Amino acid sequence: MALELKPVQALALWQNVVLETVRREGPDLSSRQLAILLTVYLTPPPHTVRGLAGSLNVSKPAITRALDTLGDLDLLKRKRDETDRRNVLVQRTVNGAVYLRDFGDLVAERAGKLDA
Amino acid sequence: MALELKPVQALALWQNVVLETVRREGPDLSSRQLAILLTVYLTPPPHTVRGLAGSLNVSKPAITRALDTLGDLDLLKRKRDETDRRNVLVQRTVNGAVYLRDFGDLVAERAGKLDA
DNA sequence: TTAGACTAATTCGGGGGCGAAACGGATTTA
DNA sequence: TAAATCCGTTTCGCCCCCGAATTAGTCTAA
Repeated sequence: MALELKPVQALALWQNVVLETVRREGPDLSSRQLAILLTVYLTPPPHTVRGLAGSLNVSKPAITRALDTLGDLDLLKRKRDETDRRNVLVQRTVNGAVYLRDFGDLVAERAGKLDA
Repeated sequence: MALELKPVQALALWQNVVLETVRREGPDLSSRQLAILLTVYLTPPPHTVRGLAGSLNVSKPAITRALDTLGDLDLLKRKRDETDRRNVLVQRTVNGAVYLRDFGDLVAERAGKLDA
């Protein structure tokens, strides 16, 4: 089953969702923060700072800062890798899972209401 | 024709697109800036600062600053309303139309490649 | 055991966004 | 015409993010 989504529908969907998330008062994540969050939840572990920096094509300090923010929001957490204590493993939280589930529901709902 | 998009597909699509836009070196728009851009291009004019502030539920200075940035990027332009010179009309640019067309194409392309 | 390699975090100077409040110009109302 | 209202912009102090360079901790190989 291929998913048919025309460019004009794609833009309308994006506008619906972005507008809704901007209107709501909430975390207000940057693109990078959202990219990290989605990657950690949708890609098989382990996730390290270096690995995320590479796959997002940004510097390591940028990842560290994003993890600070996402950690404060309780959307993600750090765990020291005990087998190699140089590494930090980025892990999911209950709060983060809820956040993304709600976000997925929002997108799906808006997609269903698009003019087709 | 209803558009069927399950929450898990929605998240995968979002990750694909956000990851791609983060990786690319480019404008790097914030959520608000993107919301303004999409609203101006997808919603019938006129668009004023006050109107945008209301529909995005943010302050007027935030709109002014976003218009400064989007104007520097040549994605949007301002025009004084000659019938009521207090108003500023926000208008499209060729560059902005190209930017959004490419973005729509990207989303549509990634949607077509989703596991379904 | 020790030198080198590798990890994440921190420091640094700089840039930009944030909302509340104040501002100047344009328009409407009294 | 004068006062009040409306509009977008600017100012202000604050906070967050940026990448390059450095630091501290950990592991590995000679």
